Amino acid sequence: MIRLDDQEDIATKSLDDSKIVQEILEGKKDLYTVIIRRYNQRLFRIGLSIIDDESVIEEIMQIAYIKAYENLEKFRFEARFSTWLIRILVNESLMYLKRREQTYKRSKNHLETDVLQSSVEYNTPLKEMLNSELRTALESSIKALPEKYRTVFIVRVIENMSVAETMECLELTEASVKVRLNRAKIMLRNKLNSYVQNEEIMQFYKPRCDKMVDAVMKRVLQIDIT
DNA sequence: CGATGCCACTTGAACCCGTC
DNA sequence: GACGGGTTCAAGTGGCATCG
Repeated sequence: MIRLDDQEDIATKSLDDSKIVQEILEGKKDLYTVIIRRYNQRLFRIGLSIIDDESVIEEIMQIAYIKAYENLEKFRFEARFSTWLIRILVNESLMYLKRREQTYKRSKNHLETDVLQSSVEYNTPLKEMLNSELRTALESSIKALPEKYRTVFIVRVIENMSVAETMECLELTEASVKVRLNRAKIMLRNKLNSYVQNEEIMQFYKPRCDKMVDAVMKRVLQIDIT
């Protein structure tokens, strides 16, 4: 299976985000596919740290990409584009959780629904890929972390973003990022100490990446931002 | 090669807030 | 009010890059 990291061609790999954004704003809409391919993996992992439903994350990723595209001219090139994009994804994810919670509260049969949902075993391509015991253990351990800690852990450790970027993306203070990360590590330490740097977890593989690119670009080509 | 500064991490203490 | 969990702050430590 081809890793996402291998999917960007050599011609665009050297282009930094702001350059790409600049060119998109000048009319080269097709270049947005580079952005999508570049950040699918990262957004997917971060989304997965907030929402436990892969199909929902894909929808939210699409919304985030489209929103980012629609507001591309508002991007000020002050922060990194990735930070800005992740911030949109996090906001959309949190809004989704809020909506879901409200729906859940309104539902008379919420208990039954909950039992039903919690008993559903995901049987996705991703799941099938995560066939080693260690990967499964790592993924489930991370998923078992409280959401606040899981998100910080994914962003800082798995995505290798700086404390400053993490603060910005998640709207936290520096101290909170540090404390949450430390606590997340404590929680994971016993089982997973030697595997926290594993890059293979929660892969957003090529077929899904292609699907995401197609879905977003279909919309993007209809939107005029120039 | 040691001094220095920066960044990140760790830890403890104090405080806040929600729950029982 | 007690308790637990979360947040904030401050101080100390370690790793690393840079400079003289």
